[in-house]
Amino acid sequence: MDEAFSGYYDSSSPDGAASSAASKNIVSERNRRKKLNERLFALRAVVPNISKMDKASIIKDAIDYIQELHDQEKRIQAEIMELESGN
Amino acid sequence: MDEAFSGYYDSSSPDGAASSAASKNIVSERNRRKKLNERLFALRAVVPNISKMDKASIIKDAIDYIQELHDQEKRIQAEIMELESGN
DNA sequence: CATCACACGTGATTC
DNA sequence: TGAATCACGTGTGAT
Repeated sequence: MDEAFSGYYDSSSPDGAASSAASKNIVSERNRRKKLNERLFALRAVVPNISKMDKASIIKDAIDYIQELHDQEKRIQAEIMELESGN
Repeated sequence: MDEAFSGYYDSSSPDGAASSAASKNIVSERNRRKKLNERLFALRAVVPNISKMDKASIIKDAIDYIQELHDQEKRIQAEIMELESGN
């Protein structure tokens, strides 16, 4: 990385083809972002108590929620055990 | 919003104070991103079967997992009901 | 060679 | 006024 000097030229079709290689990337990138946002949105949908709308918080709430679920599952499992075996 | 014209000027001390308003933002942004990534990382940590490492997939897997947990909880709840009331 | 996924800096917007 | 959050286009490394 970081070549001292590189006499690069972009190449890309020398003649016409003004459509530039770049704008391809732009679109892809836009898509990636959209997808990511949708996912984030979906995540927000399955998590009950969202505190704030910002991305970081959404993920955080999701994490908390998962851990909560884990906890509950454990508790419930224990309860079953008791009911089953105990009597 | 969207004023036709706003003759705004960044101003910031006309004379010295070259410290540019911008570089403040750069740092903030860097932080935001870092935080977000850490969150994403943490999310990856609590979700068991990650298919791919890319951000979108991570979130997706998390969503799937949550739904799975929901399902299980329901099933287990039902089981308890049965054990309890049944007799 | 192209394609994907990423981090970056930047301008806009909002509180 | 300043801080925080976002979406964007771009350059880059990996596949």
